[in-house]
This record gives sequence, structure tokens and C-alpha cells, in this order.
Amino acid sequence: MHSQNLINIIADQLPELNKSESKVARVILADPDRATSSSIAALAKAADVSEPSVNRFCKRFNAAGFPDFKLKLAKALVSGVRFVNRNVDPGDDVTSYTPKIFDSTINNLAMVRDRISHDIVNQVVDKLIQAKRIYFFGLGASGSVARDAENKFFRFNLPVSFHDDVLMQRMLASTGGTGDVFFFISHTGRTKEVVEVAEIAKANGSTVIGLTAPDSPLANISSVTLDVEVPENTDEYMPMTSRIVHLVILDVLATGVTLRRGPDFLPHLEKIKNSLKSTRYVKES
Amino acid sequence: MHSQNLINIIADQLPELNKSESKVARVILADPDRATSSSIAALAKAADVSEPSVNRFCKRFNAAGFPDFKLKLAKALVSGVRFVNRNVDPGDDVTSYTPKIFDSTINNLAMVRDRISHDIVNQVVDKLIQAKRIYFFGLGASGSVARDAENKFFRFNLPVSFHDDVLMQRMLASTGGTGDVFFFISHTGRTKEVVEVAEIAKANGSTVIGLTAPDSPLANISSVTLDVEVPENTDEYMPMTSRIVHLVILDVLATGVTLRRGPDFLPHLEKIKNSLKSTRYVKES
DNA sequence: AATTTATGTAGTAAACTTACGAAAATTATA
DNA sequence: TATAATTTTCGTAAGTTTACTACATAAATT
Repeated sequence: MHSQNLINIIADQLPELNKSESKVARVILADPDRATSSSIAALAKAADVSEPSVNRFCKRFNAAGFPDFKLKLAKALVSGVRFVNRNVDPGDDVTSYTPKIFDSTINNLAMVRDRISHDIVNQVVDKLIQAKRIYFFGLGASGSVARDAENKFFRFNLPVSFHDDVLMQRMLASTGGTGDVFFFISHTGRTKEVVEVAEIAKANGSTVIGLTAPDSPLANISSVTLDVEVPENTDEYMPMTSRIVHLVILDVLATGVTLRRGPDFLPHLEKIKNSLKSTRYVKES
Repeated sequence: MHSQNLINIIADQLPELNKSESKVARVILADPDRATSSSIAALAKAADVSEPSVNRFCKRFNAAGFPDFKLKLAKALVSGVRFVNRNVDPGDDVTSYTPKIFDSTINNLAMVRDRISHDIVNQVVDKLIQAKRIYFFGLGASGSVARDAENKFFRFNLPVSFHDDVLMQRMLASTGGTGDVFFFISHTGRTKEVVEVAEIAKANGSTVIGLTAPDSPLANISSVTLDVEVPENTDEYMPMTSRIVHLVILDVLATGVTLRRGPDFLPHLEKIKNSLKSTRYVKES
């Protein structure tokens, strides 16, 4: 609920609008891009309401008038959110499916950016800072996310590992205890194996962090849950974007840890970075 | 190759404008934000020119008229402002570093979305469709990307694998040949090991695809290169976003392959999806 | 001096807003 | 429950601003 995008605000308010205002809202949401370039008359006609109704609609959303509203809408669109019917169709060619996939990813990121709880991010950073050991667990696509997390967090001089093997996960979970952090990454939060392992970890007194869907079994048993609400992937052609959101959240967490460590820690990071220099061909120019 | 920022365009054109047009330009550049919310009359007065001069100015910059110009200007401002100084500062707290990291990721995605060559995407999809075998290779953070790619592409009923082990990569590259596709993922495109392996693959007649920085050694020896220009990661606090861009590009490629396969292929994907159902706790409600 | 280019004036069309009143919905009252 | 009173919602019509076009004049160039 932070710096909300105008489009989201309209979508949220939709049920509280009266008849003609909601007509206007639906027309705008159906094709916001078009709305920015149409006249008040055209929009009124499309929504089957009078021009003043459109004007009142604009003022309701804190715009000076219709032109001001269009301006704000245009700005909102730039920041990435292009909601409408951006699903890939069977007939699409490169020029259409490529931006659609980028846009849908961007949308989801923008949505999570505006909804993520800063308080919980802080809590998780706390836990990670205090951890004696950190395990990142994930299966399937989330396995790659866990692997990436390991690659980020080993820089903090902590014993970190990732595992995408259920048996390994199970064994490690049962050997863990106080001070250990088990970080579970799961799109659905309903994979039985994952939930079972999390239960084992919790039963042994470890801290369980879930990066997963809200209200899922995994979320419910986690000590702290980073909720990620990404629309279900019903369309066959659309790729799963939750992985990407997960990665960015892990970036946020890593940044949080770095900042907590303070500037004294920077030389260490620098050292790791420089260690790779000799493996690379130097860049001319 | 895509549209540069409108403000920059105006600034560039400034010397080539005639007297009144340049007056208009200067007023706009002096306070573009104000320009977006003023009428043509106000702007004309501020620039000490006639209204039609302002109108002509707008048309010169490929706008339909003054309102359209204001819209474009407003958009340019948004995307511009977001780019500036969104780096994480040592003093930042959660509420500031979290959106910054999301924004920087979103910006990079938007940039690549607008610049990626659809032609090359198509070429790569061609190669992948025709491949007898596909290998995704990456090291470090790119290893996770390669792993994710495997997880996506195995669905196409092709022999796919990923490797993050240099020796395995080297051996596989030397055993490959015509019909095999070696897909290299690398942020810098300058890691010696990676380039060497790519050279081996190429020498054996395999197709080499590079998802990497333009003009890098890897890009230069690849049969086809998907250029990804993501600003160098100079800031210690900022995470590397190229991974994410790479992942999304792989999503695009996977979608391209799916679409080429045609609707007959959908049941196969559906089957894979359903195969996981029994591993999950069912969702109530 | 002739021609081209640049700029402004004036009129017009379009777009937007406001004021007001009718209709609809809601609440109160009999 | 029906009816009246009140509030809210909405559209008509008029007024106002805004933007555009056609034309004319001025400036610059040839």
C-alpha cells in the first residue's frame, strides 16, 4: 500500500464507485493507453455516460480535471504497469510476445514493490544477520532461486548452502537447531515435501523463513513469511514470473544485510569482486 | 535503437531550431515539469512567441499537437526521473532501499524490452527449434540462470541439460557437433573459461548462442548473440540485475518455441503441469 | 527584387468545465 | 407498507478555455 500506482488505485476503488463512475473506470482499465490520448467526449461515449461524469470521476481521483487526469494516467503507465490483456495469444509473433512477457514481469515486480511489507523484510534481515548458518531450500524452478541466493549470501562470510535435493534437505533440517535459519522458497507453498521439511526444521528449533504464497501451508508454519502474491499462471503461454520476484526479494534482503553490516564490511565485498578479475579478458578502450 | 528520451532529443536539436522554436525549447527545458501542466497560451507567453509557434514546435517533434506533446513529455519525465540517482545509499532504511532495488530492476527490464532485437530472438528460436540437443552453460550467478533454463526447456521434449562445471562444459563442448546448440550465459562475456569452452564448441561445428554483453569476446565468437546491455555494477550496494534480464529473455525464448510448436503441443505442457498436482496440498476455498 | 521561410493574427472548432435541475436512490415519517 | 423528504447521482445546456487552421505579413535568403 505504498506509492500506489494510479491504475491500481482505480482498480481497488472500483467496488466503491457509483454506477457511471464505475463505467468510466472499466473503460479506462480496459485500455488505459488509449484513454490517455482520447478526449473527454470520446471517453464519455465509450463508457456511455455524460462528459461531466467523466470529469467528476477524474476529480474523485485527485486530479484537477480531465487533462490533468490523463497526464497522471500517462505517467502511471510509464512506470511499467500495463495491465490489460497482455497475455500471449497463439497468433502472436516476436514483436508482440516479447514486450508482453517483459511487461507482465515488470507488472508483477511493480505490484510486489508496492505491497511488500517493509516490516517483514526488516525482520528477515534480522534473522539472517543473527544466523549461525543459513540454508536455502527450493525445488524445481525455486531450486535455481535458492542457488542464486547461495551465490549472493556466501559473500557475507556466513556458512550458507543451497539444496534442491529433498533427501539432503530432510537430513539437514533434522540436524539443525537454534541459530540455524532455513529459508524455503516455493511458488505455491503447497508442495508436500517442502512443507514436511519445513516442519522438521521448525520442530528442531530452527528459524523457518518462507518466501512463498500467502496463506499457504508453508506460510502458515514459517516463523516469518515473505508473502508474494503473483497471479496464478493459468495461461499456457505465459511464463512463471514468481521466480523473478523471488530473486529480486532476495536482492533486497542481501542489500539489507549489507547495509546492516555497515561500511566496514565493504572492503570484504570488494575483495570478492576483485578475486574474479584475473579470470576475465580485460576490456579495451 | 529505440526512442531516446524526448528531453535529450530536444536538447540535441536545439542548435538546429529557428528563433521562436528555440525560445519554446528553452522554456520547456528550463522547467519541463511545469510545461506538462500549462496551456499552449501560457507556454507561448512564457516563451514570448505566438501559440501557433508552440504548435509547430510540437509537430516538429513528431507529436500530433500540443496535448500529445505534453503527454509525451510527461512520459519522458517519469522514465527519466526514475533513472537518476536511484542508487542505494549507506544511510537508507528498508522503506527506501526496497523500492530502489525493485525500480532499478524494472528500469533495466524496460530498457531491454525496448532495445532487444526481435530479429535475433527469432533467429535464436529457430536454432533452438532445430536443435538435436541443447546445453545451457553458465558460471556463478549465470549458473542459476542456466539451471532455470534447463527447467524450462526440458518441457519441449528435447535433450537439454545445464552445467556450471567448467570441466564438464569443456568435455561436452568437445564432443558436440552439428545440430547441437551450446547456449552460453554470461554477464560480462569476458570470463576466459567460458570463452574458451565456446571456442571449442564452435570449432566442432556446434551452434553457439551467447546471452551476454555486446562486443564482448563471447559475443564475438557466438553464432548468434543476444545482446544485453545492463549498466555496469559499480555501486557496492546495488545487486546485479543482468541475471534477471537473462531469465526474462529465456522466458521469451521459451515462449517463442512454444508458439512455434503450435497448439498441438499444449496438451504435452498441460501433462507436465498436472504431473505435479499430486505432490501438493490442495487449496481450499 | 523575387522567392522562400518564419512568424503572427484572427477566426473557428473542439475540448473542457460549471451551474443547474431532473432523476434515482436512500432515508425518514406516517 | 406507502409516501414524503432528503440526499445522492447524473445529464443537459450554456459558458469558457484551449488548441488548431487558414491566411497574411514580416524576415531572411537567394
